[in-house]
Amino acid sequence: MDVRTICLGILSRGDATGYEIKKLFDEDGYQHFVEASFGSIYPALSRLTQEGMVSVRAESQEKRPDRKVYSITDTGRRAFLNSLMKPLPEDRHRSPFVFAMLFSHLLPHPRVVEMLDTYIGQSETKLAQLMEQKPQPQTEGDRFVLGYGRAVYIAIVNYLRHYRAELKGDAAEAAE
Amino acid sequence: MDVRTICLGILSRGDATGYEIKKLFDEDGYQHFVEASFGSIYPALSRLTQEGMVSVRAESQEKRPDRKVYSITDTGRRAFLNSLMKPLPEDRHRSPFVFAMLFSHLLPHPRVVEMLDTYIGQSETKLAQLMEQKPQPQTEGDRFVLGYGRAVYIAIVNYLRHYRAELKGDAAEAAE
DNA sequence: CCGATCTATATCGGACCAATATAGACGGAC
DNA sequence: GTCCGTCTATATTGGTCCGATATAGATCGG
Repeated sequence: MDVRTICLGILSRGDATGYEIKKLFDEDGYQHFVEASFGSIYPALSRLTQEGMVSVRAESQEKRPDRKVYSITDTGRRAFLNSLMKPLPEDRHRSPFVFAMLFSHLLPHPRVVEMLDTYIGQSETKLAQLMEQKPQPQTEGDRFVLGYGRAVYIAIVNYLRHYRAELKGDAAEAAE
Repeated sequence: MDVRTICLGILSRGDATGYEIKKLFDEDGYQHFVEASFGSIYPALSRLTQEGMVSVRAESQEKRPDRKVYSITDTGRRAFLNSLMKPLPEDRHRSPFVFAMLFSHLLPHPRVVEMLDTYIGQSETKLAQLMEQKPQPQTEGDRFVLGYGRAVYIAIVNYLRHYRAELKGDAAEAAE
């Protein structure tokens, strides 16, 4: 599942610029299980254009650089659906936070608390995004992914809050 | 949090070969939130050796290629702990399965069921690994990460099983 | 009116992964 | 008993991907 395929998928839901594709990952709470950087999105769109998977129209605006709006072609749509019929690559996940917590016993207590609070904040923000979503998801897929995201982030936030509360107790005991 | 830092962390818990480091990610149920490939582990270990962060001893075995056992040095240990004091990079996550499910309404029903069942199987395997763990984790960090992994995978498996059950109902209705 | 933030495209160096090559050991099938 | 698959173990390569950075006008709050 490379960035080219992901771009095709996004474009199959509607036209977009490279910038807008990136924004979908960051903001829209679209979901937090797929992302890509500009450094791979722009080259991907160029190559997809060469391959005839997408078409571009340059909307020249007054006193602004052109907006390059990409649309998926029939070829692209077929190629995308075809790639979904083949076995999917496995998830890749790297969480520096979780890894760092493996070594909490080697770190100063305030640093551990700081790491926890930072991560709790980030997770709560993502969860809030997923909760404030429009009540009626567009497609069945949207409904599934929204529910999935909520389930995962609720579990994460619950666990972290609980652990953080335990930690407070320990700190109080240690201070006595 | 690059692969070099991750290798340092692993080695701070005990000596290992490149092969063993990789195995920890795959098997040990060590945890499913950090991984790395051979293609990045071996170069990382070479460079760490050059930099004096780790040392190597080649255990030459009879009729086998040398086992290169890596040990972390004091310099490496200090550098690693120091990197944990700086702000941590954010999680990166890419789940082809979740992305593909966004388009379930465009796919044949059997394919959707197949994707779901495959992913449920994988998640159950990981959860089983996390549950059969030795009852007494080594460090506080181990305890935290084990609990975190269990919480996340329990939520995932629950949600997927529930969704899959719903789907069965739909399919039955559609067949009538 | 100044700095910050936003829209928008783009590139580069370095990091990273998947696939592949090599090679002897070991265990089970037949 | 020998063949096949799997396991230990190191290593490289091609290509993908990310983070940082550059550019530049718009817009907006203080």
